[in-house]
Amino acid sequence: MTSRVTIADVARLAGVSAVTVSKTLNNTGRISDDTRARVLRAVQDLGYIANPAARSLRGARSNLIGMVIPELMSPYFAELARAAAESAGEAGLDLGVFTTSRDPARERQRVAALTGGMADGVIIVVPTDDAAHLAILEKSRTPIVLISHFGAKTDLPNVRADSYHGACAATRHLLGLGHTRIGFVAGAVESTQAQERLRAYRDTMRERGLLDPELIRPGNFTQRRGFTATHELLALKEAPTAIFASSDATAFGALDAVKDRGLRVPQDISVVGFDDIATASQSHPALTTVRHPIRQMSEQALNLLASAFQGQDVRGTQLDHHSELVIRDSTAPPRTT
Amino acid sequence: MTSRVTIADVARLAGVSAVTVSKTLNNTGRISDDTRARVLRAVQDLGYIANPAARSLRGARSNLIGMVIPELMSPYFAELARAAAESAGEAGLDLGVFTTSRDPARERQRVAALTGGMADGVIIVVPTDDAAHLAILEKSRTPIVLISHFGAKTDLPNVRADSYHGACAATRHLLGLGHTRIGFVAGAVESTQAQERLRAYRDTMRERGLLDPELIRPGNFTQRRGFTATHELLALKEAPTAIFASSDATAFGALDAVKDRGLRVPQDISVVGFDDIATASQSHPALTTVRHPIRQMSEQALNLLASAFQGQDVRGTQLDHHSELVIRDSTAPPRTT
DNA sequence: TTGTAAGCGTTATCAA
DNA sequence: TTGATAACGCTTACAA
Repeated sequence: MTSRVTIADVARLAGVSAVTVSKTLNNTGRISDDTRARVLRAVQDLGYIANPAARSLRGARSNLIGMVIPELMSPYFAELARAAAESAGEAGLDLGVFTTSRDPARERQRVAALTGGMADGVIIVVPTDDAAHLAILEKSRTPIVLISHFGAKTDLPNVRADSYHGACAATRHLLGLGHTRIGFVAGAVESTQAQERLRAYRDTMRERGLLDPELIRPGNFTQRRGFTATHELLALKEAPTAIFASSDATAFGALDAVKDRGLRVPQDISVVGFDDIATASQSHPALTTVRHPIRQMSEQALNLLASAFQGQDVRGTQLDHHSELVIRDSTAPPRTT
Repeated sequence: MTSRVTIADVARLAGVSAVTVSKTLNNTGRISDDTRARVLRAVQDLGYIANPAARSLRGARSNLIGMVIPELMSPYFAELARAAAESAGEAGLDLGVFTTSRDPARERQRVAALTGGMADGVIIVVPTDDAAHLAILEKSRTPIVLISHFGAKTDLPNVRADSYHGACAATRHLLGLGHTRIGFVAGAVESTQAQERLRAYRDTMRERGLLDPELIRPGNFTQRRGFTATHELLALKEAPTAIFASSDATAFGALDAVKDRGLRVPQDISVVGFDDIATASQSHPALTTVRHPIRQMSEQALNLLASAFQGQDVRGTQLDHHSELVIRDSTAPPRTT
């Protein structure tokens, strides 16, 4: 509990002024080798660390990027945070991650603190869809980038990926393999992404005249529901030969259920997931799934921030990505009876 | 891109002094209702947010707890961060999470920034085991709590859980069920936790005279390795009737491998994991595993910080937890031949 | 009830 | 090459 070591302490010990210490540490201005050495030693001895608050107050960069994100337990968000931390690190920036638990008030408060001088830039993942709030954010002096904002129109730069195209591709993949009875396990009803996935499946199936409401089961993104829904589906008189699950977790549940019935994936039943979480490639068989270009999105968000730092006007930037099908080992042509 | 709104702007608009604004906002001193109303309106109109840097510099609380953690991809760390964020939220504090990617230099730098005024308290998860560095941290004016520090002796409060007891309990559980041939899939060799798990298994098996080196397979915590190692184990002439995996991911691989051989869990083969990640209860069968009291540990870390805020001396506090066996559906008595 | 003055630790500017 | 000074935005003590 020593009281804080300040630049004045260092200056005193080194026998110079505070300004000289500052210059030495920031490599600004000319400093004699001798002085530099004395200062550096004093810094060492005292374990001096510049007070970031004072620095930031003085207008200096904090080198901190704040990421405000709903939660970290879902692999999707965790991966987003990891990728952003990596991109930030490469740019010599720190990334601080703040979770909101989807509480709009908390989100507002944290964004305010971050934009209020604590951070050089802020990334908001799935921001609360509140036009009034977004209008305030647009006026922020600190650059803000949105990730996965699908709501009200805003000038804030936005990076996002849709679920529709990937889900279409997955359905077509199954169709192309020869499947005609394809079961679908939906995601949580309130999720716009889940709705898009279902819409894509519906559109694609209807296009081929293969849409059968019986094959669509409600779900909630969980593994447990994937298990039960798949059991329901496979118990049908005209059972499907493939299952498209709205999330990888749900697909894992489907995998479990298929095996539970003594069937094999993909020989007897094909399974497709959505998200491409880290464990998707590690299951047996490895899961065919749909992936959002998470790394790329994080990178672009960081790049957008970097551009803003350099004074570029990034308002109105909208970077849209498609989700992409990742074919692994859980899909194959249907068993020829 | 409006330039920053300061307390002076608010004061001007409200027709009062900056001090009055400050007092109003912080509920300190007496302010007439009329003035208060005018100030609040001005704050609203201007969208004023106090600059946290200036606040912090002035010595005020930042209400921010910093958590420095190796990474967020592993469910264990993600859960730790989530639990801490929750505990912090309940205490009216924000939690900022900073990942180090296990880079000691990065860790030092981030801790320095955090303790240097940015945060009111810092939690370091699995700190770099460097006595010199820890000695510096001990002098920090900002309270620091360690989670899962197993290295050099330090005065810093430390909350941790061992793997040994839980692993012993798991092995005994299997033994108690009647298993005598128990396979073990190890974790990454460099992990001290993995070493403890293996040691526990060894000690317990040896105690019963059932230790057989052939049953111990190297691993790396991955699902993939759990799959291959289990195949190796089950191909043995005297195959085990139970598998103890050093992580849940590895256990999932084991589950896959058992099913891959046309066997059932737990009827034919029992499987035990370690960690109790969120998906452990969602697999089929639900996984018997060993859990660290993560929530409790995060809570205690926050409490320790809170105590330190109140001036209590928490130096030397060491909170040790045992890991605990969670029995689910992946274990049963061995098939009676 | 309100305001004046001082200072938190740092750095940019300018003078020496 | 070095240092004195001012300023960043805020809050606490003290005075009015």
